[in-house]
Amino acid sequence: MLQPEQKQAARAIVERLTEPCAHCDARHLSVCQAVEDPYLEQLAALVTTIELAPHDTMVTEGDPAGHYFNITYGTVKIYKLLPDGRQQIIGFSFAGDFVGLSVRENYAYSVEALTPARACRFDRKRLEGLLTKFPKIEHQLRSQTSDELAIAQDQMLLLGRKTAKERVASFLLQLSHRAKRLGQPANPVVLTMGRADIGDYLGLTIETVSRTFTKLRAEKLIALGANNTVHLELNALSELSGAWN
Amino acid sequence: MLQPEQKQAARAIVERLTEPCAHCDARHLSVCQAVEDPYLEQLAALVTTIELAPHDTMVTEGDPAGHYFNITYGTVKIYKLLPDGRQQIIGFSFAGDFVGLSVRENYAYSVEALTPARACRFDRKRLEGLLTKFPKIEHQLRSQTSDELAIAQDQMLLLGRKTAKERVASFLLQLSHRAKRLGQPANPVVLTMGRADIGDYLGLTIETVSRTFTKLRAEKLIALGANNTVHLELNALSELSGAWN
DNA sequence: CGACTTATTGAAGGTCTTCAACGCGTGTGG
DNA sequence: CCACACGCGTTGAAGACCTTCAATAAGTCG
Repeated sequence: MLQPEQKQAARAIVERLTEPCAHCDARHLSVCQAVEDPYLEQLAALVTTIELAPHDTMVTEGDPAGHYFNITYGTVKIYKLLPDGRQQIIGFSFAGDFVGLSVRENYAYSVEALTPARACRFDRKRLEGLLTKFPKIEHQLRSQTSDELAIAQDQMLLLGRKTAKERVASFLLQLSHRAKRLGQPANPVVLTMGRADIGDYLGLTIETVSRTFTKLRAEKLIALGANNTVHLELNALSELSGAWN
Repeated sequence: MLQPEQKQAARAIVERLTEPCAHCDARHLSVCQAVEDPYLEQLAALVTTIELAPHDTMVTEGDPAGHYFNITYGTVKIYKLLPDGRQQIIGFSFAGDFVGLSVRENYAYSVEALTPARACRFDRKRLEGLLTKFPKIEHQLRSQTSDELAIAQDQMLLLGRKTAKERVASFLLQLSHRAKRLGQPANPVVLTMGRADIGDYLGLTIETVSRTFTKLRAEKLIALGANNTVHLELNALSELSGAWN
């Protein structure tokens, strides 16, 4: 027979299935915060939850853009390819991040899971239909898009003008800031992506990333721990990264 | 006494001053197309026209973001600086382009005129106030922001993974496409910015840009004409640029 | 015309890349 | 249980591309 805690857990699972949004862990982080509880069911009606294993593809560049996604667990990479296979990672997305914000007819990038991951999938057409009813969502989408634009612009500065050391320092600080924003500890950060993906994000090769980590460790700006944990010397890294202060 | 054409010109000027938006050359290109004629005056009420000479600063990174701008004439550059003076140009804006789309409290970049330029300046707070009345504008702003995001992502691919030659080829094609979109000839493009700014846009130095132009000319992919005009071998450049087709 | 800015070209140098080898941890099958 | 393969990260050596430093040429404007 079920123990009380088990009963509770079972009920929670059922509720998640029937009212997924009301219990969404990522809700306060995302567009969905624009919708008040009583209207959540309208949002829930056009949501599917999807599960991804590492290397699973969520979105393929060039395909018709039929869905928006809200990552609720794990890490995914958003990337573009050149015809000869060179890859540029546009960004990593974690729980709470919205993916697929384009207004265009086709996706301009591919999205792939790096870790086991979960996401809410919104039908784009139907979500667009809700916008007149919930203008707050449109505003939320714009706000989100605008934030992403600002991040992209920072990354352009990084890719165009920073040295390898500055790039890696900036990257580690990004992870730290993101963790803090999500209410997690800012300091030991966990690398949920490999060296290859860090390289493709920073416009460097695997080897340069590795060498740069080694140098930063030698200078005691970082310490590599177990399980891809990295302890950061936040102030020194911030100085290095070219932050304005 | 005034000739008929002069009279007509004078009347046009007066109308421009009293109903700036109705006669805006850039209107069909910008957010303003979301507002129907009868409501234009509400938009016009919060607009100021500003004139800029080359090197005039329109926006300074870090300043409170009080205005949106719509370029109606000339070329401006949008850029970010590192503390030591390294510069990354985020983009060039021409007639019809909207500048300052951020949702944040402070500008994340500076904007400076490269040529004599003109712009419509919108009070941000007051424009935001109109959004509930004209939800179309909010949508238009989101759409515009989303387009800029897609452009920024393309540029990240360029900065992170393309060679100097590919970067310059991509840049020239950008200019060509933009000209076509504005209904101007796609082929001989005019460079309204200097080598230094092209370099700061492409993540290269002046010298590399110059050398790359020379190489492209030697390979007959471009021909440099008078007045900063460049004739393009569109197909060959497109091949070179890493475009997908 | 002469001073200034901007573009081009050359030579040397540096940072990052490429190619290659090695170490480490994990998982699987004999 | 161990051997071995495989993926991933690290390190070394050589090389390439772009940068830096420097000089010259071309264009602009008073």
